[in-house]
Amino acid sequence: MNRFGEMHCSIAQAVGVVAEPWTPLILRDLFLGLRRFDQLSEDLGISRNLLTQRLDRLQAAGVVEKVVYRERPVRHEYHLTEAGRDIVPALITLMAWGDRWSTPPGGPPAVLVHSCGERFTPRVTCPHCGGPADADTITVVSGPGAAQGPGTMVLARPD
Amino acid sequence: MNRFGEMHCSIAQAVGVVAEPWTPLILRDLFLGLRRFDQLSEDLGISRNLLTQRLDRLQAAGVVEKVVYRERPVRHEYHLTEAGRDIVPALITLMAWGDRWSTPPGGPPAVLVHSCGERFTPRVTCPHCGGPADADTITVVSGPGAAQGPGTMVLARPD
DNA sequence: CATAGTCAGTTGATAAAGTGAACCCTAGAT
DNA sequence: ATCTAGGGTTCACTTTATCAACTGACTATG
Repeated sequence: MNRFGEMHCSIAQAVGVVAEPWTPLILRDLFLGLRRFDQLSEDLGISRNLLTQRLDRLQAAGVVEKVVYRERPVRHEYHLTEAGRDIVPALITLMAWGDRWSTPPGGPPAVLVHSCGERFTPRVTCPHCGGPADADTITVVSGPGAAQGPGTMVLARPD
Repeated sequence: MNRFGEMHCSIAQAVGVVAEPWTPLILRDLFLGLRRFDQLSEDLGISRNLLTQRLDRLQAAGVVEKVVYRERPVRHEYHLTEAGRDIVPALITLMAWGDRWSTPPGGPPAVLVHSCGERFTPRVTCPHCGGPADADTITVVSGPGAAQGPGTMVLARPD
């Protein structure tokens, strides 16, 4: 656990796990169906020792599991756990942001299709009213676990 | 622009901008209403030179703008641009994931309230059918800008 | 009017991460 | 017996990050 993991903030918690360099791309590849060390290494161009370390961390965080697919020599596949699959919506929301604000030349490299059959762009909504949840409609208030400390949410006084 | 910014993948693009260490927390604080260098420095405990560098990068990426609030000596406030505000849904989706999978002792430090008046947890949906968008209902297909290269999306053959 | 304090950084020494290439081991294929 | 593949580890080197001190231009206080 790095220093972000110790902060009393859920964003910091999440960031501590999944926002280290390369990690989001590793999760993307696992979601896309890559399973093996060499596939990841080749696709990403990440140095191999760092890939080892990231996969270990992700496993420790419960986001990825190592599945033995052959004994002697021991060989593993890497799969997303339930927590890992649960981060996919956050990942595609980020991807949509990337598409919107820094479209690479030639259009988006990938597009999303929903099980309803349509191409789509993810939308973040409020489950009660179904309306959009964005910077204009969201307020953050301090919760039961609020505390003082580094990186702690300072709920700023309203302007 | 770092090496992620050069990859042909919208996730990598987004990651290149907002997933450097500290950056998501800086964006969180700006969204919460912090404006000034020292406030950010104090709240986060980030080293000041790194904060300077991160703010510069965010500005270069068009996510943050520096607003002069006093000449002589020149003093700035930092605000989210439209692109910056547009990343808030991704940030709170990440926060919800953090809450769900690594709840700190004492409950979540912060809770979200929607303009409809209810507390809520963000939900990522398909704008066509309104159904949930998650690892089970999303498929990724290669788009017009797909290309070969490091970090490039290898659309893996289906299992 | 002198002194202390504030704000937004910059500088520089030290510690931690990341990079790239080479190497290792086991085992099946030629 | 040799070659290739998979899945790492080791090591020398480069890049980032941290921590603390310092600067400069004001502003407020005694």
